[in-house]
Amino acid sequence: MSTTEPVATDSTSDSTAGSASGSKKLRPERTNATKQRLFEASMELIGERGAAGVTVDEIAAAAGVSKGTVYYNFGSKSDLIAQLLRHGVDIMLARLQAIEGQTNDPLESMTNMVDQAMVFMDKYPSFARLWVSENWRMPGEWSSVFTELRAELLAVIGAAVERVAAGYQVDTSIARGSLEAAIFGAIFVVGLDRQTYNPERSREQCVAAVMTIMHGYVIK
Amino acid sequence: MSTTEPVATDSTSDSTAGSASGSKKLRPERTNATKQRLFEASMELIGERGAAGVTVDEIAAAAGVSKGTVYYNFGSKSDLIAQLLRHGVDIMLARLQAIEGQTNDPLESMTNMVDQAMVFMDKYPSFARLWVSENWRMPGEWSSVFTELRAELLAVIGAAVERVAAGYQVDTSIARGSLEAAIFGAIFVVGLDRQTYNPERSREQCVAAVMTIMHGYVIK
DNA sequence: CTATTTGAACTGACCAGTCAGTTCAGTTAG
DNA sequence: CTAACTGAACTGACTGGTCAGTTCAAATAG
Repeated sequence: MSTTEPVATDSTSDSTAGSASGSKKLRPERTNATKQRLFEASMELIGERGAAGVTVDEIAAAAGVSKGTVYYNFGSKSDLIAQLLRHGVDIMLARLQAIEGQTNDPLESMTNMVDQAMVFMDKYPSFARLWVSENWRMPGEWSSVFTELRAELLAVIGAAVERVAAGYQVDTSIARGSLEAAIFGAIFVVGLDRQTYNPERSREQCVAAVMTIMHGYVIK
Repeated sequence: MSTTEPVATDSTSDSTAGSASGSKKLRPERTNATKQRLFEASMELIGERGAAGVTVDEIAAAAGVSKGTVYYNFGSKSDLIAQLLRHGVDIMLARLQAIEGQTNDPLESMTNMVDQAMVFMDKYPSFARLWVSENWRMPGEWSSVFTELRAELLAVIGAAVERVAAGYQVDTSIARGSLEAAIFGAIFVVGLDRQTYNPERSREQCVAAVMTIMHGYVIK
């Protein structure tokens, strides 16, 4: 009965060095490390096979943790996924916002953002898959989460487009919202296609294709 | 071992209902009608809740048919979905190909195609959801199906882009493949966003936003 | 007569969520 | 210094339920 293995908790807890801990209350090292590993494991699995196609047991096993731990750290599978989405968007937002104000040229700034989005998709290949497979389900389990996160992402893109519109003469007959959606869609689909079907395509090439939208928006 | 051999619909499924013209093998009306209803029911349900989130019993009930009938007409749930994807793409392809040669102006032709894609998404709102939620899964249950269908759709878009490139001066530094993916992605995401989050957006507005890509491709 | 459909029973696998028990890094008490 | 204690973190067997796929005898349509 008591043959429970030492489990190699190992205390090799990465020190969360410098990682900007959120506004959360200070939590024990172990828990954060565990959550982190659960995020990584579930991102990978869910990105590949979809939220419904992955079991909590698999996630736990991949994270080197027991099933109970998943339910200790998250209330439910659904909760885990909601937090996973939030986690990924937070990372992406941080990267995009770091670009703002790096350059004075709005178009160059935009290019850098699209490029950064591609870099993000290289680093977290599964996030975009999770995003596109669960978004647009109505009414979906995470509708409210998506509505919120989508607004946050579009706000950043929207601000960048706004700066372009302020600095250049643009085609005012194009609706801003639809344009943002088009950019967003092009980024995700071009990125996913590169990952899945055309890994030989270079990042610059993909960025250039997406930026074609902005070149069409600006009146030359 | 099944007692009654399920009808191997094979690759050529007569998708258009109503015309009794020359089906090679004699197939009673009933079968086609049943298949049609199963397609409609499963498109609806799977589009909303995902392939894994819908049960065969539900599909059968929604189609007003028994579970046994599903397995008589299709060998498995997986098979049903594969044929469903093929069915949807066939419809979309037919609509897009009907545009080709309608106009002499390649850009106008392109606009009409994008518009037609939006009309298609209005009529079959669930198809795009199914497409984006199951595509890009590697290795997925329907990888080979997607590879094939994707190539067929991209061929049509590619031909349209080719005609633009032949009729106008275009930015040759843009890779054709990435550009096609960007167009494809913009269409799907703009369309889905309209359905799901912004139903007030007009179709023209959405088409115009997508066409911004082409305006950026053409050198003015 | 044959192809198709029905409906219900059945199997075997799979799975989300629970809970009583275990571990262990501290903390306090002697 | 060390023994007792604490409680957060973790464990994994177990439960109650679901579902894909099978089978088949009987009904129905062409």
